[in-house]
Amino acid sequence: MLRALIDRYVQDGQPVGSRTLARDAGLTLSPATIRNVLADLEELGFVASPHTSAGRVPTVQGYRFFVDTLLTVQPLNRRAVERMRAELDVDQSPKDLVESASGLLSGITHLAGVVTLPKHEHPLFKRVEFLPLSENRVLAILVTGKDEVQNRVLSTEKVCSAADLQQASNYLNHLFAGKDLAEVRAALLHEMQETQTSMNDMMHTAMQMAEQVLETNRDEDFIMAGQTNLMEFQELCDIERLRKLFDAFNRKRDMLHLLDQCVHGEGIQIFIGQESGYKMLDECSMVTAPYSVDGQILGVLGVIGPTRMAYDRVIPIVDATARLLGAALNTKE
Amino acid sequence: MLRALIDRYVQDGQPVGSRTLARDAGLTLSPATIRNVLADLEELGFVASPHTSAGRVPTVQGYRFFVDTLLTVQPLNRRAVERMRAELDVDQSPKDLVESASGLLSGITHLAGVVTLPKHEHPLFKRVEFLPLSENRVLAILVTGKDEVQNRVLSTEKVCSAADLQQASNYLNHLFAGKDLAEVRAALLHEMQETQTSMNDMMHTAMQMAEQVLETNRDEDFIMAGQTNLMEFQELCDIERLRKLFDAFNRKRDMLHLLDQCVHGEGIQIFIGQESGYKMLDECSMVTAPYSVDGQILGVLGVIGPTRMAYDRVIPIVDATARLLGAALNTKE
DNA sequence: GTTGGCACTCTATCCGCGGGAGTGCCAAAT
DNA sequence: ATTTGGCACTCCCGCGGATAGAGTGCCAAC
Repeated sequence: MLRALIDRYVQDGQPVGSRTLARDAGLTLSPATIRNVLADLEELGFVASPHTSAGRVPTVQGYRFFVDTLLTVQPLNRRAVERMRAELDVDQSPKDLVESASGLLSGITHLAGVVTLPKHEHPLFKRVEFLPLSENRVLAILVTGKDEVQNRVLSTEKVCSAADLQQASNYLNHLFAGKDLAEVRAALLHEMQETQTSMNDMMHTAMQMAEQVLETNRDEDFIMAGQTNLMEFQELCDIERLRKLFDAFNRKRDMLHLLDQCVHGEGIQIFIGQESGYKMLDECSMVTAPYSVDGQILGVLGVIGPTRMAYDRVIPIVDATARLLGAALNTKE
Repeated sequence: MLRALIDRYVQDGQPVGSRTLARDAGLTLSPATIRNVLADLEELGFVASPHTSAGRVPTVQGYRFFVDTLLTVQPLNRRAVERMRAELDVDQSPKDLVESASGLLSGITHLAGVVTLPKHEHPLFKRVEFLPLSENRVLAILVTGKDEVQNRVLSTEKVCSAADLQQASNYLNHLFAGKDLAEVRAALLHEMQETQTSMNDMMHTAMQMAEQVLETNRDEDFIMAGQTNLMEFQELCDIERLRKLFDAFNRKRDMLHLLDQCVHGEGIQIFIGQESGYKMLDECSMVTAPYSVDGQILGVLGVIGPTRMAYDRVIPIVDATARLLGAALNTKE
């Protein structure tokens, strides 16, 4: 019953009345009976009517109950699977993969897709190289566990020769290769304090440089796609609301914080309405899944759409995308 | 007269009639006189009335004439200048600078800001380094003229030792250091064809790798900010239009093509309405300026807003931002 | 438990009607 | 010749009232 109502409401966003429900649902019951049931559902808080003579609309609690207890996910659309394979399987950089995934999510669900960039929780230090650029500018290149590369231009206090730099990188590589990056960082900090003056200047500079590189390792980000899909839903057609929503999308910090909440819960997470605690997502829901490689969670992906979304269709899509993205990233290792 | 009408219309977006114009403008003329003038302006095609008893609204031709012949730019708001200095002056990476500039443009004008990433037309090859990662994976690092760094992981056909790679990079660096990157590319291609088999395998691989790196040097991009500002304008409150606009923003290729047109014209460029030839920018205008370092144009920046924008206020802001961005990038050289 | 009937409520929509704003034109004034 | 006031005209916008439609709740009957 609740299921039928939600199905219907998801279809066209209009409050649904007993009459349509009687016709629509497979059940052969008269509108009167349905009305009785609906009255019960209303008492339970699962549905509500916007005004006396409109149909019923599922409430947040209604969706929650629906999702928690009587949801049966639909099998994946074959075409969609093909498409996902094709887009995520090829050899792309992690960033491109994330963008593809985001595009896929929004394209297939017709909602907004969001994917965080993969972030290793315990990245391994692999090696570091220093290249002299000019007098006191040095290019530092840091390679971490999965052949991910970061580079940065450093300013050194004193002029370093190529040989100096070579020596410095050799030293660091010998000492730290394969270690956890956080450990390396800690060790460096420690050493810098301890032997502040005693060690030779070159090493000191090397330490400083390495520390600088490590510092910048904290960048996080996410990729969104298909925000404009959300404009199609008339419940969001209010410009005010729309603007708040889009502004929220641009507030990276908030979004990341929100997405972070999802990474901790295990498996598919569903935030309905303001369950997330974010007012801007009023009237919106979010379905997310973490993606991982070798059991290590690298990030989260999901979709954002109006509360009225086809959860049964969206959930398997999010799930599959997370799996495929994990798999695609795995080939990079 | 036209100026007064445009001023007024820009203020509140309502068709403006003879009465208000008489009161508002410094001119001491009766509404009747104004009506005569307005009738003339209408015949010239500079204004139009949406319907019989509404005021007049400037047409695209009206704006064009206004902008071309009787526009006097306003001096820059002092606070804005301070803010721009503060945001663009500090030591940031080019990408951060571009993001700041984009944010500034949108923040100060309350429109959408857009800035292309800087792109050297004739980048110089400075040096290349190859680091072995695993069996047949090599990290290539290309440093171009302004200490800009790109890196990429390459797959080689055969296993290369560190020494091999060192030799290869030495060879390339000796041969090409300081040359124009396009030349280097051409030379490499040529050489690869000529001596296809005669040169030793290592060099051949090196060539291939260098070529691969060069190939990927064609990435362009732009940064946008403040799109949501556009939602404030009631002439864009139509969801349909809004969606088209935002979709257009996401079509990077089209946007880049559009922005490319602006880089060729010299100085400030103003597209009013669909003058750009892009239907999606209907009802919108774009004010752009190229930014450059040492006389070399690196990119374009500008704002996008409704046709009804305060051109006299926006133009100096765009101009100043372009200058400041150029200056900020200059310190990187 | 289910059903049909009926009165009731509330909304959305259409219609008609001024009020208001603005125009165009003309004749008078400067 | 330009400017001005006056006047009739047109058109939009907002208002109230009437109406149709959808849906409910309740009750009595099956």
